Amino acid sequence: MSGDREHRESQVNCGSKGNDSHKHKDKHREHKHKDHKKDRGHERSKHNSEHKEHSEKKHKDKLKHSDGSDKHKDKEKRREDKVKLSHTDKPKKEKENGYVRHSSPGIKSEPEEDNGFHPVSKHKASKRELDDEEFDYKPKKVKTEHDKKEKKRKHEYEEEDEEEEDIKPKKTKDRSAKDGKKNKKEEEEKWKWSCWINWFMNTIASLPSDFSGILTNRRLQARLLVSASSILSRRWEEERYTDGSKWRFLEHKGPVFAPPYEPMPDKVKFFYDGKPMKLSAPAEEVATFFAKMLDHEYTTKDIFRKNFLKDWRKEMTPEEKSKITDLNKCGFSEMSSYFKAQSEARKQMTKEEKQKIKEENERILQEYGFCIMDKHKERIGNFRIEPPGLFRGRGDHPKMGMLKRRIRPQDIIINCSKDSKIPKPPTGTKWKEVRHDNKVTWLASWTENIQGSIKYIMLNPSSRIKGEKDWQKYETARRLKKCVDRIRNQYREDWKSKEMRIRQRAVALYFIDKLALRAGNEKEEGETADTVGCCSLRVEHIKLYPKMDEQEFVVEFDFLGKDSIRYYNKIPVEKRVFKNLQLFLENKQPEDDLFDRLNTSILNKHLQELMDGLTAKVFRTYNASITLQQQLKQLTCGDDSDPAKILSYNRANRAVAILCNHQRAPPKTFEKSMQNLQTKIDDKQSQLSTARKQLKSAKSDYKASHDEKSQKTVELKRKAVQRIEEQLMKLQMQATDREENKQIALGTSKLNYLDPRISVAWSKKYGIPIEKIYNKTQREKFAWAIDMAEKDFEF
DNA sequence: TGTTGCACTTAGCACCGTAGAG
DNA sequence: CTCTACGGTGCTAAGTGCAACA
Repeated sequence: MSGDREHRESQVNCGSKGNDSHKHKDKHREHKHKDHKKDRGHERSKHNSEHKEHSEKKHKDKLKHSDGSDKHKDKEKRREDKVKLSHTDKPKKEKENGYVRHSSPGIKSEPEEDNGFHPVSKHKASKRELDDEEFDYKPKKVKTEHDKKEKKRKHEYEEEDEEEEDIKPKKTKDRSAKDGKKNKKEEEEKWKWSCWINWFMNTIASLPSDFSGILTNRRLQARLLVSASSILSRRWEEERYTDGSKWRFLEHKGPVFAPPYEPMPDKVKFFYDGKPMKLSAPAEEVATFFAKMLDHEYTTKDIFRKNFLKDWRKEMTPEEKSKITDLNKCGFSEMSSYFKAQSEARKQMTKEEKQKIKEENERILQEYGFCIMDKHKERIGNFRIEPPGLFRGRGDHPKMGMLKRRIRPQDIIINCSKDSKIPKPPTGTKWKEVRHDNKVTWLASWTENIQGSIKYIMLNPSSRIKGEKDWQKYETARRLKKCVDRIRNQYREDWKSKEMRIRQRAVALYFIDKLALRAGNEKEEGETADTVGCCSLRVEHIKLYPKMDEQEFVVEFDFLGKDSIRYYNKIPVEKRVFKNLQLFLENKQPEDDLFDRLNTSILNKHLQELMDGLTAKVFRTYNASITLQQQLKQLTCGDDSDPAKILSYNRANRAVAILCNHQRAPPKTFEKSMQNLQTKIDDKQSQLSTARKQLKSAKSDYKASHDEKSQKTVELKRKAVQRIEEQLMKLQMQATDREENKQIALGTSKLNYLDPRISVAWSKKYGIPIEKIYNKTQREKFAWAIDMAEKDFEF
């Protein structure tokens, strides 16, 4: 299994990308925006551009094949892919660290104007070319917003308080947990309360036995609870620190290390050049990493093999090193089959054995999987250190196959509070460092050897610290909603600017807004796969078509984005954008940057001026969430059955996933499972017709006899028909849903881009149990929203 | 003004347990 | 009761963005 999925269309072939040349941002310095010569496309359209942008769209469209028509001559890099998604336009955005502002509940403000589609103004295109001069050039307003000054980001935390403030310390009792309704503030409090009560109970339970003995008296417990709660609740209220600190108290047990290497049994041999050879333990361990991946396709890739051999040799003894020089002569097959047998054996284990393992895991989880942060027991996200192995980058990664070394205690930095119990390193070892930095949220970190980046152990998404951040993120996106029109107007103005850098910035922002592209930070060449985002797009990634089919000014995007997922899309843009793009392309080579006067920091600096806390990412969040909200409004019909409503929800979700280009490899078993489902549907259909017949005959029996028994039969049959109808419909819904979902991944947008309050409100409004749209993990992550949002919540 | 380091979010995939079909 | 498809989960790579530094 394995193997194939990676070749999903997205992959590029290793092409050369190498050309280092880029970076000549400066060289093109001279472009005067004025002369727009170029019009490569012939006809200087005299027509008014009517942009029909978004025309098609509809959550339907999605995938199609790429035709691959003209390729660039440039680097041979060609992607083989075949499939791609063509999105419709629709913007989306994302956000992220936002600082919260008021979370005022309602805020409806704009009705819905923005579904992301910009008005596509009807500006008549008037003149040809960049008619810039026509419009008066305004210095752009930039500064305008008042908001900017009022809130400095430092106050981020204080600001959130607005919401909290009304939460008065409230009455102790947990009573709040019950009686419902209360406004959101109270709801939120309830959430906190349950949290801390939890913590309290846990603490009591963990007290030394002599102490907890005293506490067995329930009355005493209750009293303690009350008085402690009044103290602590105040503290909880203060928890929004204003000095940038993230916590006051942090205690944990440190990470769990990967199990030590267990040498192969002697009977399992490694062969070199056909002859058995005993390897030293370190060399053998690395060999097993390779053996385990043998049937994965990247063990056949040259770079992978080359990197592997190089790193492997570093682990060898001098003798081994001198002997083993050619990977092709290495025989890993015995090792490989040994591992296969082992995993088979694991599957064959008895229930009891499996149960035992499960219990052991649970024990470790209980011991190491939680920490105490500011009086709350919180789940840790990844408390296990990554085991050693071979690095598998995504896409065409230059470092694939390198050895990811084993992490030892002396590589780990522990972070916790001074007054906590410091975690103990395994016997005989020491931590690299123990620090007490409450300006960060991580509990432990280490430096990874492939890219030299730092890895962290942090809390689970259900934790307060992640939840609040998430909430802030959506609040920032909601603030953007309030000023997005102004921002859009501004960047449209900027398309006419006299300065190249302003124009580039404006066009890039337009893409980010309309197409939900990622920002596109610069990456170090040769260190990672060659992928791009908006600001790092190169000339070779877009093609301009003055006219295509019925549409004018079409831009075709074809590039690899994050995780080497291909982004392919053809969209009509406004004439002015088109002309600007032509201008940006002048005198450039395919591997030159499209936006040579722009990078993410310039762009974000600009965005920051437009709205406090605004960055490129916020657009993705904003557009994703607003799209969901609109689609839900549009697709959900109150009279539908529950499965139909859920299908609508999934469709709305899907529209967002398409917007954000969240793809997945079609499940390997897709065709088959689809077929199975179809068989079921057919069966169900015939069942239904049988049931109907039976009902009919029961009815006529009843008519004839009018006895009680036959009446009952009629009822029974009627129910049966109804039940089967429902089942059938459910199956059909399922089939549709699955088909539409073939290569779209809904999870990412659901988890990261869609304000959960929209979903919660929807589920309340239509009486769909929240469990139908969020599984347990998701409900935990979104607990804040589930408590907070009512059915009238508006993003 | 560009570069680097750091912290934190976002991403797809592999694996595994289990519910439901047979 | 066994098999298998599916969803959930864990894992960890790959982004973003800020700030310190050069």
